[in-house]
Amino acid sequence: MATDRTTATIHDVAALAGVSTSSVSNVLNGRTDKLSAQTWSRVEDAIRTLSFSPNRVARQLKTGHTPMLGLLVPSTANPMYGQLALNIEAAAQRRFNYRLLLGNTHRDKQQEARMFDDLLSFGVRAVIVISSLDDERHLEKAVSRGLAVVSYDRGAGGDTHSRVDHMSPDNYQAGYLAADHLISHGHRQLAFLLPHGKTVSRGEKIEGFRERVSLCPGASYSASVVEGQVSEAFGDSELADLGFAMASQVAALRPMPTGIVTVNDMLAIGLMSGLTRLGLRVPEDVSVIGMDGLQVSGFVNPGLTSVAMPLAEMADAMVERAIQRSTNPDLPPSDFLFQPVLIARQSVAAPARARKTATTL
Amino acid sequence: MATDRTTATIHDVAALAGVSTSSVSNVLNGRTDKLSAQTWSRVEDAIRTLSFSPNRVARQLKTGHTPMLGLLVPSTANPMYGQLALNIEAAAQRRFNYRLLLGNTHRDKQQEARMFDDLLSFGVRAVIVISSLDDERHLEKAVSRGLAVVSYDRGAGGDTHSRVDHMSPDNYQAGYLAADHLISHGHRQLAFLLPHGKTVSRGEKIEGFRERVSLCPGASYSASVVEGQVSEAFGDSELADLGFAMASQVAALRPMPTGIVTVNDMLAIGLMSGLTRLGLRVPEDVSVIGMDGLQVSGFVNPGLTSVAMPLAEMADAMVERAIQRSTNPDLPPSDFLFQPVLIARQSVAAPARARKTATTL
DNA sequence: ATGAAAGCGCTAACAG
DNA sequence: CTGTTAGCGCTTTCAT
Repeated sequence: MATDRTTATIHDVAALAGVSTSSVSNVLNGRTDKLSAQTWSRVEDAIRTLSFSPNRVARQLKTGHTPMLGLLVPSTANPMYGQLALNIEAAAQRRFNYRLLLGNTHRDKQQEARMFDDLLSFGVRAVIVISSLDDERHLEKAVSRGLAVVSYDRGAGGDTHSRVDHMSPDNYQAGYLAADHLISHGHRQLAFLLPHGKTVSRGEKIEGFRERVSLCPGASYSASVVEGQVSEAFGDSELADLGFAMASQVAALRPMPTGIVTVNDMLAIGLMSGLTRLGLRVPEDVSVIGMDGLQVSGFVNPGLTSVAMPLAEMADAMVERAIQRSTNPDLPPSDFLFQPVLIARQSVAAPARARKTATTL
Repeated sequence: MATDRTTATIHDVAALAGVSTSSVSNVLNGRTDKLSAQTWSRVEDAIRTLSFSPNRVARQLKTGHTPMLGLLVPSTANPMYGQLALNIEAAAQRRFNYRLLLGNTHRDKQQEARMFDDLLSFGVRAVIVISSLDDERHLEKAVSRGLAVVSYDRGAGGDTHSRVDHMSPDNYQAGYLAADHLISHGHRQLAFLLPHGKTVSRGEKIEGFRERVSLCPGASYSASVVEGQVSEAFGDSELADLGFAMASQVAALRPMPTGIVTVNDMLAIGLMSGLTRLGLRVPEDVSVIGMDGLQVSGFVNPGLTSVAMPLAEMADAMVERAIQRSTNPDLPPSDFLFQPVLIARQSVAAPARARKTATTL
């Protein structure tokens, strides 16, 4: 039961096996050609009896590598990023035996920069960042300092000099699909909801949404973009609260929209709750569609129709890319787009046109 | 724009400032008494102009310390652990400037053990574990190897030899509160729902639940404990699915319970959804109460009544304890219990007794 | 007040 | 095939 503070080192193993430390090192690194089968197993035995495990810190100091991947998300309290973190951790672990260093940034550029500093000082060389802030200069700076950066949730935005990899769901397509779903259910008064502060991904979603609406002939269409006014008060951890609060903003719109797209599921979930509180029924009075495809969205009432992002695939691709690039910084930067898929549930139905205008007057 | 692969070292700083490396080191470590104000500022200047940042790996190799905290959760896809991770990361960062190494264990002892190995090999000396597995021997082993272990979600269980700290919401109290809430609303047929596989915390919750029920006089009470039968298929990432699936198990119970307590919120959310699908109304036909106090629970329909755990406080306490103990392993192990609080929402109402038995026959 | 020197545990030439 | 050796970048006695 005594705490044995001292762990065995490569020297202990070498001594016990009666070989030099380099031979032990060679065993550790699987260089089968450098040892006779004899010595090899002697070393292995010694390793086992001492239950020796190499000190990664020492190894890292020497090699400059460490099997660790940074992950920066706005907030793990948003289930979207919780799921993402799970998938990324699994991919890193399973495929590369990498561990995850996690940071919550709240989309704050300062925090992101601080985290980059720390990652670098820990010797971490690969990081996946979900920020989608307009300005990616701090990412480029991190690249200059030796980090392999994979940016999630935004395209490169035509920046051909970028040395960060971009992997993202096709946000434009997501916006398009959402609008399309509503329109094909007969909705003509649409709205798009987002928190205060436009990120790149939000902009892309809005574009797709608008594009689909603009394809509709006639002046009977309306499509408003509603930005949360309560700015500071709500961050990525309180999106549902924000959605709830925004219900009254929505209800005050004229013409009152019959179909609403939100930039993400938590916002939609909060919105539905707020709408219900206001006496509006979903989907009878107003249809709602979210984006993310959260697990929990299938279990709220009514089930939330949502544009789902292919999480597992993306996680795999991002991890692979980040780690590859950290090994080989000269890879040409990539710009991948993954296709989202609409999951239809109960929160969208055909609008009840006549009644709507009648009652709201 | 060139990638400057080489970062400044303490030698570069020393050279530029015209001092020895030890002086630079002394500046880095704030030993103001060891330098003249003169030299001090010369060194500081050099540090600034080289934008030098000390290599933590080298430092760690020397000192054996690294500002990193391990966190092992069942799955960050469960918002409970997403929120926990957020709070823990914030506390570690804010109060100690520590970073977080995250691992998802799926309550698998092998995974936990592997993670301990890795933490140790990375030189991490403090870890917070949410596992609440019956058997904590692997935790004690980790302690022996030099890890400061804080276990979440279970008491020490009377093990006086334990050298791991235990911090937990008062699960017994949580179970008690939940049953009490139902009973005081007039419910007499109660059930407690949990996934397959009893963890310590689940057992504690059940005990509290049972205790409160046993306080009721008369034979008119029934209290069943329903364990998910679908075992393997559902993990901590799919609790809502499990709850959904368990709705039929619940509906088949005779007498059919009018009030149901679930071991956590995601299970309750799934259950309510499944119940609704079965044509049962919550809370008119059956009341549901969860445990966790997730943010999203306030936004499902009906709002989920839940026993909330004091996340932020606990996160603070756990981080503090873990880091303190990693510095001073001889601290007597603690066993803290935090008090949960019931948040009443719409998922609990008085039972409609007569109707119930009539219709289900 | 400042510097020289010895390592922390490992890897990787380079010799033998 | 196997051993010797020189560091990786930092901290820390111990002299000066």
